[in-house]
Amino acid sequence: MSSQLTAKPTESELEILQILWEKGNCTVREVHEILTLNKEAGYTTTLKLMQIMHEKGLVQRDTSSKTHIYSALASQQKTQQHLVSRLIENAFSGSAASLVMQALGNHTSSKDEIEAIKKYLNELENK
Amino acid sequence: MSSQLTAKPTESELEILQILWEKGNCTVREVHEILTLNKEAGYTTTLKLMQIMHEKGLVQRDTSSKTHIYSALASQQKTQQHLVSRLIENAFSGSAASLVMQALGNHTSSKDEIEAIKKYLNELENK
DNA sequence: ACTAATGTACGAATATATTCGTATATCCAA
DNA sequence: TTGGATATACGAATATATTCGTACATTAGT
Repeated sequence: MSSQLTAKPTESELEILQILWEKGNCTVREVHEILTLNKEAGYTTTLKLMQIMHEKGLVQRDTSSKTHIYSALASQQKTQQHLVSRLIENAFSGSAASLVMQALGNHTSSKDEIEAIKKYLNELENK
Repeated sequence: MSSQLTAKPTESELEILQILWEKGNCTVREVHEILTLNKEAGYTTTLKLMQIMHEKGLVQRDTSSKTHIYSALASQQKTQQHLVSRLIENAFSGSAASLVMQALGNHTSSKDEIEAIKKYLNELENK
């Protein structure tokens, strides 16, 4: 049982969380470098965002040395769950199935992925 | 080929779009009544939102009589597609399959729904 | 020891979304 | 025809998210 109240991350925060989920521990600089592969942003902008995320409890940080080390506190799974639920609720009138088909229809999925989903569906049915 | 530039609807706008998608033509009053089944809101708040949506081209309206009649311009399918794509990109590192499983795992889907998805997957594979 | 590079903190500007009050027009019933 | 109910328009307050400049501290190289 997590203690998290699942503060909903904003879009910018989500971009940072994704990096932290993948990398584990990061400095602001590291996160910033990755972020700016795709878009423009000043260093202090990234810094500020991460400070705010810390206030919100989305990340934690080790401040024992000058350069702080950040890592995610919001769990990837819970965050994804939360976002998917909201989308289903907000845009798909509560129908998970309809979201699923929309997702599959417009993103080319490999045969392996499709097989994995089928297998998952079978498991769902048998319980 | 639609002329729409898919202005991304905000969360509040999405709530209204859902109602318009379902009902077709609505007055502000009708939309407002439905909205306030779930949450508090003043009438002029709903009105203003719908006016803004009109400016953005998300809805159209017939102003030939005093009470205007609104209907959706943003297509349900395109909007859903857009939102799903963004979510996959933003929170699932681009993996549609991983979103799908998350969606299925946490929303009880009926056997019928699951069957529909399986059928859909088969079709996907055979082309 | 001095300077350049790099880091954090923080206030503030800007942008966007949400909410509502008030002015004004129109319609309908008594 | 007058008053109440209902409608739109619109400005403005509030909330939230995003962006960045500037001040100041720490570290590393010379």
